[in-house]
Parts: sequence; C-alpha cells; structure tokens
Amino acid sequence: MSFKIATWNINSVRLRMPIVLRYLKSHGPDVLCLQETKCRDSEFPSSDLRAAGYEHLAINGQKGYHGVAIASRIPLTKIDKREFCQMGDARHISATFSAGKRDITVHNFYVPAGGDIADRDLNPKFGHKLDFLGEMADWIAQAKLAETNAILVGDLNIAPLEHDVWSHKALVKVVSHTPIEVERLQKVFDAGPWVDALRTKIPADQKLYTWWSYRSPNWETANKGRRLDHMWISPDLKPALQDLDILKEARGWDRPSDHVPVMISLKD
DNA sequence: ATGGTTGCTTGGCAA
Repeated sequence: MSFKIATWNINSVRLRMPIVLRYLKSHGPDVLCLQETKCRDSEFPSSDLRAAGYEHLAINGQKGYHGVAIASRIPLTKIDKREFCQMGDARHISATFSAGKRDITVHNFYVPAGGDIADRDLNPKFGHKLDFLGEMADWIAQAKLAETNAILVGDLNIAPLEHDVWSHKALVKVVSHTPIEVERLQKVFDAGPWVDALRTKIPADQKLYTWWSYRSPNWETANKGRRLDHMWISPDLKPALQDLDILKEARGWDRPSDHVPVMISLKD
C-alpha cells in the first residue's frame, strides 16, 4: 500500500479545470495541492473536484491573485491557514490526513515571486519575499513542524541548486536564483530539518525543472527551465519515499500552466 | 541587453 501526493501551481484553477481533471484521472494522486488558484473560495470549482472523487477540500483563496487549495480523496482534518507578513495574502493552507498507520500533515505554500529586481531597497516585493521566508523559518522551528509525519510542498519560487536552473551563470542575478534567496530558503529547509524529496530521487548533478516560462514559445527545445516547485518531507518519512513523477508532458497540454505537476508516493 | 506570454480584467499589474 502506498499513497500519492502532488503539488501543482495551476495559474488559475477555473481556467485549468480540464487539465486538472485530466491529471487526476491519469495519475490519481490521493492528495493534490494547488497554488495560484486566483479565485475566491465561493468561485472555486468544488463540485467538479467532488464529482471526480476529490470530496475533501481545503481552500484558501482570494480574488484575482495567489490562492492555495488541497483536494483530497481521503478526509482532511485540522484545516488551517496562516498569514505571513500581515499582507492578507492567501499563500498557505495545511491539513492532516490518514495514510495507513500515519497521520500526516501537509503544508501547502505559495511563496511570493519577488518582482524583477533583486534588491529590497529598490523593490519592496523582493523584500516581502525575503521576509516571508524568514517568517516561514521561524515558524517551522518554533512549532517543530518537521519533527514527524510532515510534508511541505508548493511553489517556493526559488531554484536553489546550480542544476535547478538551465544556466547558473546566466541566472545568478535573476530573482529566483540569487544567493540571498537561496540562503533564505536554506534556512527554511534547515529549520525542519527537512528532506528534499525531489533531490533524493534525482541527484543534484542532474538538471531538474518544474517550470518553463510562457515567454519562450519554444519552451521544449530551448528547455530554459527552473525548479521552483518543491516537496520536502520530515526525516522520518524518508524511508517511506517510493517514486517521484515530474510530469513535464503537462507543459505541452492544451492551455497549460507554466508549472507542471510534481508527485511523490510514500509507502504507509 | 531586452523582450518575450499569460491571467485577471478592460488598463495595467503580476508572474
């Protein structure tokens, strides 16, 4: 027996319902975490997800921007949302579910993208991103979130390793891959400490991407991707980690998100 | 070096 959990920045859940349902049908995650749903809770396509067998929903949305949600085949309890940086943004939701003998809590995050200029004095959005990561690290450490039976997923908007981007040299000053962001993300990681599920399965010396910009019409041949989406697990879950599936093919689906779904399976 | 595209909305951000 194993269970599957996936994360996907969907860039408007209402617009993407055809491909969400396609993914659920073809890959059957037990739990799907979405980011950038971009709609109010009342506008969330709950009935379509329920009809597809994902009856248990945890939604934290807002009009037009951000928004996170968890759709699950198995019951969700202890649904909780946390606000960061007193911005009122919908960027986190958590829930607990039973997987075999374990009760696992998943934290679903959408970290601020941070704007275009990697300087907090010139660009408040970059400062917000750094502050958000600081609050994440403090909370994870204080609440001991990663001690046991915990998973952190989401669009963290940072590609930390050299081979998480198509060219380390070309992107080292580009927001998402700058040393200060990588350092802040590392503090969030160490606050667990977490285990990087993707890099446990695919070594750090291999290129690995989950996002390809819309601004490249030939995204597939150019392949200038970045690994912005992450799945971290508490150390006790590492022996249970089975498979990893990064569905690059979904970037080529009709009216795609610029991110692709990432799924791990864990034996229970 | 710059601009490239998409979504939410319909002018201009945000990503």
